[in-house]
Amino acid sequence: MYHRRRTEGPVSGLLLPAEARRPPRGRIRLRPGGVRPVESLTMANVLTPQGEDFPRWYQDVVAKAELAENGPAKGSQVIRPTGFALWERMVDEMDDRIKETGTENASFPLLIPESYFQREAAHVEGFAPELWMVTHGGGKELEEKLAIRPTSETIIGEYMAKWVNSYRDLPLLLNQWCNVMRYELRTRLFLRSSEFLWQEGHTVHESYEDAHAFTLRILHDVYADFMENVLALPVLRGIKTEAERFAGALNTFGAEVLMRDGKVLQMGTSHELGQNFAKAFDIRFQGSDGKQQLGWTTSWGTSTRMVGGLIMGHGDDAGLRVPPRLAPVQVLVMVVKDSDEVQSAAKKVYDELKGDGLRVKLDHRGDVAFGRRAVDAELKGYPVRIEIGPRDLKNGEATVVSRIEGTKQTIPLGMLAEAVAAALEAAQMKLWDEALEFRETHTTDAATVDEAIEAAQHGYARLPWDACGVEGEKRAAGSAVTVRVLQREDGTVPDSLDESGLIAYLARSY
RNA sequence: CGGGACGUGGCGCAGCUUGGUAGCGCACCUCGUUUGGGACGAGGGGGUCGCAGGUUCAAAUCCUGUCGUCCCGACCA
Repeated sequence: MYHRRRTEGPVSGLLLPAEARRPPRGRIRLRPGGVRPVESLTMANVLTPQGEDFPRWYQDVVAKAELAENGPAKGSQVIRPTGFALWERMVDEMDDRIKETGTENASFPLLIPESYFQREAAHVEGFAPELWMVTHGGGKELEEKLAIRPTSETIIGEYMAKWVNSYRDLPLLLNQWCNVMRYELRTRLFLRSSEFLWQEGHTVHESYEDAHAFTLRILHDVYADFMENVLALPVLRGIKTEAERFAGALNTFGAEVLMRDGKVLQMGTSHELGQNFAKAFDIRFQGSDGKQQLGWTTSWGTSTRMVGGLIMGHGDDAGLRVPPRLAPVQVLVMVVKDSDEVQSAAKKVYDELKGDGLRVKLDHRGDVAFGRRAVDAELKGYPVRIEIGPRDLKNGEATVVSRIEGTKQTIPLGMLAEAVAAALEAAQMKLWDEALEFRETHTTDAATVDEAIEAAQHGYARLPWDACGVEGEKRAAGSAVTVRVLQREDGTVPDSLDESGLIAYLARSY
């Protein structure tokens, strides 16, 4: 059962290469007083507290952690190095998983002839309001307008038709990492911007069954696996109602994640497109029986929106909390005082941990006060920080601070590697456990649409689909509550909306 | 696109009611002292007040328009 996958797996396997996973050479000895909480972790007071104003908190984090800012054109965004590093790590992890399914990367044009969109009726209708259109080139008006891709089903469909001739060419599994543009009225950094970065997969299969299975494989093995095991965010998977379905699709499946303010973010979608696009673009092949048949296509995507999900899914009043498996910087080695002795000891620790395969950053700045650097490290959410100062060195130790557990402990220099590995594992677990518990305590069973609307003010409301229906869905929408997905009673993902006894998850969403 | 709020050095704001040519905190630069939770002192640089019109001897201030941002809704990754 895919949906039962958890983070309980071999965490250290991902954090350290096998060779570095040696057994501890001795017990990690704590100093008298042992592990102590860091009182000031949330005392920095640089952010609006989440409880006071969550949207404001979000903007504060994005700005103060130097993740992104607005671009000059409405709805455009500039992703700064600290923010982009998070996205790059997502790309790395996702790309591995995508390739694991046999999918290959390719690149298709940004500009798509307007006529391509018109070939699939539902698709053109769905995307028309969001299209950016290029009307001029070289100072002249174009004979045919060119749409800036909002998604690439149409242009990729055109080429898939060209490349697929025989059942032996199938399945054709393509993916591209690119930017897309959608005209948006209301924008928010990472969550909704006119231009964003994403990954879009497009495949052709021989049969409905193959296409259907692949759509779900992406949902489970790529999207949910990444989000749960790397991002440490529990994913609600299910099928979308007709109202939430992708324009032109037979069925849409969603990967939804609950944010700390009780609203839900759609972090990934996987669509089975049936033969709709195959018809529109003439994606046809000769079967083993010698007959011409239409292909079955799928498409699926995840975007820089996931960065927003990471921020709102784990962040606290001190800033970002980045799960170690994702973290571009897993360990920050911090010089407490600028002296030759301290600098060389810190550099040594840095080299050692780096040699162990960890992603490490050295903060050797001697001209910025300690407090400022500590606050900055917390804003950026580095999971573990090692402070090295004269006092530590006198005792042959260093101070290990866990951003996520909110603790400080002194560790003998010789045992740092083990202590850091343990702290990273614990941090990954803790984020997962907290997020899972949060979801459990923010999911309420409801018997009627009214109850569900009420319960959805702070998380998910579970309601039998029979008790909701399209009418209930419409009514809930009036209160800004939508049906996120439908699941079977046992929590698995339905094959279609026709199944009976489905459970609806309602929530407010981004 | 509707409803509300707001645009003044990089950031946060005051000044606008009652027009007279711009100020505060943080950040930045220099020097010195500092560095175990947002250091201190002294000196210094930076803004045609979102933009465009209009009223006026004179506009950050009054009027009109426009662009942008934020919040709430409708539309969406």
